[in-house]
Amino acid sequence: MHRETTLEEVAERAGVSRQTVSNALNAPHKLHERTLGHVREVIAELGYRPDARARGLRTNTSSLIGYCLPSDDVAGSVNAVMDQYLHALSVAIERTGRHLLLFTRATHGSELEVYRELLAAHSVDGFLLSDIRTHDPRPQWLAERAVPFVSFGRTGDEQQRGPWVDVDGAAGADQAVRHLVHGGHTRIGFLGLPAGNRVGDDRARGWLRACAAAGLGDCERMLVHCADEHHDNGDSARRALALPESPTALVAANDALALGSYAACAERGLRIGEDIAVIGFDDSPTATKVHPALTSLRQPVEHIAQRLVARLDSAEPGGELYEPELVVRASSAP
Amino acid sequence: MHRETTLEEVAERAGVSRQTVSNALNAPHKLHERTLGHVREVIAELGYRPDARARGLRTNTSSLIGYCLPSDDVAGSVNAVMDQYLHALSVAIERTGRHLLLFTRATHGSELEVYRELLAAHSVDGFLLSDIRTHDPRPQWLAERAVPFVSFGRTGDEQQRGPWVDVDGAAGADQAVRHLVHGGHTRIGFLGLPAGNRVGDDRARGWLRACAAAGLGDCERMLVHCADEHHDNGDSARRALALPESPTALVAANDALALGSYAACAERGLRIGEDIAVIGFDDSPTATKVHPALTSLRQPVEHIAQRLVARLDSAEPGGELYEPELVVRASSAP
DNA sequence: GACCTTCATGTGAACGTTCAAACCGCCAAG
DNA sequence: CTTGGCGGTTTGAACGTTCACATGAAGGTC
Repeated sequence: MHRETTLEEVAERAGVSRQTVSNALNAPHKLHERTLGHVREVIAELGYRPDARARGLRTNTSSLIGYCLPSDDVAGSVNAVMDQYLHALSVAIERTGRHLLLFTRATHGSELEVYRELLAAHSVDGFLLSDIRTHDPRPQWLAERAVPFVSFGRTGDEQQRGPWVDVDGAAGADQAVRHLVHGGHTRIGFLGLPAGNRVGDDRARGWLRACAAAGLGDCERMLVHCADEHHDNGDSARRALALPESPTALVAANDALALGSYAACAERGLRIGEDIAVIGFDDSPTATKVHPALTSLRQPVEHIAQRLVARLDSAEPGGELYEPELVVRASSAP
Repeated sequence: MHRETTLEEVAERAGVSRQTVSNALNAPHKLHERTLGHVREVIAELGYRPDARARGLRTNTSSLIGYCLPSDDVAGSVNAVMDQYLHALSVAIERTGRHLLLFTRATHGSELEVYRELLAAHSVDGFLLSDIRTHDPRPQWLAERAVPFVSFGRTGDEQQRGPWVDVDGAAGADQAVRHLVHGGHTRIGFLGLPAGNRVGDDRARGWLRACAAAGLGDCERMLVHCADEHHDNGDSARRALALPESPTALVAANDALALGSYAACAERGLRIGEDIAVIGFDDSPTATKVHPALTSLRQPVEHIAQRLVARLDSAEPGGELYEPELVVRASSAP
């Protein structure tokens, strides 16, 4: 790795002082137009970029935002579209001249210890929290230390600390139910995540609310919680289909559970999109690949990423909630 | 963001000099056991961590490795299992005391410009390249500048610059074919990526080789290239099934194409796992969720991540090739 | 006892940048 | 002719660390 150009060298070459070059970069209005133009030329000519470490040391910043990758076994609202989400996030952060620094959950010790270490080392300026759990301690902990951060998701606490952005899962499920009711369905089941999961509970709430609003009677019996989200493979759908008042439509808390119902339906000889309707959640890439294509609720991933970054910088507490969009495909046909 | 502890403060508190504390961290053998123990106590007590920027400035490092996120529309061998891969990579890098810095492809200008800027700013120590394309210019460019890097994938060039690790796609497809031949199949089609795609071509090559080795005659006619990987939705499978010598088994260049064949088969009244066998590639999370579950080739993601980091640091050119593992499920039953 | 060696610790400088303050020339006001 | 102010530029110091070297004590050899 060979030596790189420094600010001093640029200054010498341009026949000005260090500080003038520094100002050309950070406070161009302070320079005479003539000088500015000349300095910029030299900068371009030498391909100069200020050393991020030196600048960070002096200004006490790092231009890095920490992002904790979810372990494979954790399931949040983003997992299915993680790559899209991460890409959108990275683009949004780069627009502000910063980058994402990835890290993972510690395998031992406190979850917060990693956050502490990154802050103590000044490796990051702040954090972007995802996969927020019920009563997640991180927002509180960070807010107490006045660390800039923003949460994607809600803790469910009355007064959530710090800014947040979330997808209105209830509104999404509500949309799905209304679509089904419009299609003539009256027995609509719900495949939920294990109780206590904020995302799952939120979506279930919307389903229940919409069913009640549509006057579908006692729907609560049609709620099935999966035992293990990752190894369900249709088990919850099987239980739902075996209910006394067999549902003619299923809304699932995510696409994986919805796909599970494909197997369960096949076993009972039910044709999806004809004998029974299925609607998923998250609009994962597979939704279009399966047969019949899966109707699902698409999260406005890019917009959320933009809003997250905006709120990270504004730092005002409080949140924003965005509705997912129902993407109708063949699986919800009848 | 409040003031953090500095090395100087630790030194004062421990009653030693700066350098002694520095040595306690970087060269513990230089200290008397008694002193070392004491200094470490104070460090733990104050929760001290050396400032990453100051250290980096002095040692001319950043402890950051750049990783370019693939745009959603690019399809490499990892896309389907991107989250697993990224997590494994991050864990492996963290074991060496570094972190991943994410960035994205520039929307304008040269692809390499972003790499240049990150290097000029000393934002990263090196790069981890993924989604290597045929004749990808990056290995060459980085090697010329003596920048540490490692590639996940091959450029296909005779003498690929720098270290690399890859999955032996040909061997994987070979395994799939042998499995099918063992099951009695003689007409085995291949759903390929657009010609020119290294990953796709590699996998197709293995399929062809294995068919020839099994004496299945003129197989080449049973190769179908999809036009657009992301919007294929069964088109290539439809073409394959419409071939004069209709295949009794399909091997796909990735799981998405394999899933497409589910729709195509259903349209023809073919039951997968009974009338026709299907094998995918990458073992994406959906493989277990669809019905029937998809037989697929699993990449040794974690091992690859470990080897990538190891070769990044050893910097010896040349490569390592790992075989994927055939995970047999219901779709390849007959 | 003079000298060299070894080991443990301390001191000044440097990495490349930005901050705070000083400087300089110029013009307007008194 | 002095004074004050202002836009534009330069200078010294500082951010927190590690490097290279200096120092000093203890021990061994002649």
